[in-house]
Amino acid sequence: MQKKTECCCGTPEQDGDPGTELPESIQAELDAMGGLDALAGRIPQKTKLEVKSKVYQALSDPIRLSILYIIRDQPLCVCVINRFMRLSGSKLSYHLSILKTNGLIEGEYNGNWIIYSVTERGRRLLQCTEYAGT
Amino acid sequence: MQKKTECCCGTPEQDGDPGTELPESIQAELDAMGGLDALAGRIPQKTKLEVKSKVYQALSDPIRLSILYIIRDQPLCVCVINRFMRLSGSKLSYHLSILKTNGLIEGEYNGNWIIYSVTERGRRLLQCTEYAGT
DNA sequence: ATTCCATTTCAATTTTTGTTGAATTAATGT
DNA sequence: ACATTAATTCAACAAAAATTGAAATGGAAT
Repeated sequence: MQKKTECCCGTPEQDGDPGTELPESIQAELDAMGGLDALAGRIPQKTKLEVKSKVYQALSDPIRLSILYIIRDQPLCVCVINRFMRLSGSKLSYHLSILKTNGLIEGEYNGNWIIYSVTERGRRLLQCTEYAGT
Repeated sequence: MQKKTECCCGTPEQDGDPGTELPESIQAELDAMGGLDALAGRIPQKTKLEVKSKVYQALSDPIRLSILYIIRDQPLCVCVINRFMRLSGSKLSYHLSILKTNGLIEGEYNGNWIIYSVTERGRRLLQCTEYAGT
């Protein structure tokens, strides 16, 4: 019987055979950088990935991005922010809390109001946003 | 009767009164940059915001971030990617499609396989990711 | 044409996020 | 203490995203 055709990268869990089907250019590059095992080294550790993904999650909403843009250059209290956003209080609060728990903004009581400002991290990330544009 | 206390920034939809309660430092900055109306100018237009938020949405998942890291330095076919990810085919496909439709990766048939690579945009955004770290 | 394998697509389900309105906490002034 | 305004929290509901397994598609070899 013929050698059974396998996935392009073989089925090592069964027989360790790396397979023969990988396109040469890919195979060459893969070998050059250390084979499959080396791939693992490129991925940040699990907990870091989770933090990163949560930060992106925080940025993944037009309302939250708008808030960041609005208070990017100077801190504002919630009610001024909402002059623009025109949201229900609880809704605005919900989005502010997501930005806050992800370290993109911080709030501080000043008299009766809470003044929110963009953190250093938030500012840097917002700048990256240009690459994500249209 | 006394003048009723209003939101720190007044209730312009009723009477145009800007209010008197805004902390001075905030008020001064707000005036300096053109008042409330100028805030609108800081926010990118709606459609751009939506694109941006979708891109961030695409980055907001550990699985998708892992995929990007794995193929960042050289293109790989789906089955090699999945040597690492260990996902069901449909699940991997789902995540690849999100990365693809948001312009972060692109795939090309090569023989029997599809080779995915990170786009220029994807590469730039992945770099920004450092700011989103631990 | 048929078969084989890699990959995607689809529909049903589960999980996660976002929204709403009422109730609560916080700070200030009387 | 009480009243007032600012802002948050909570629980119920709605909407969007992720997961699953089965079925379909695409390309290459027989």
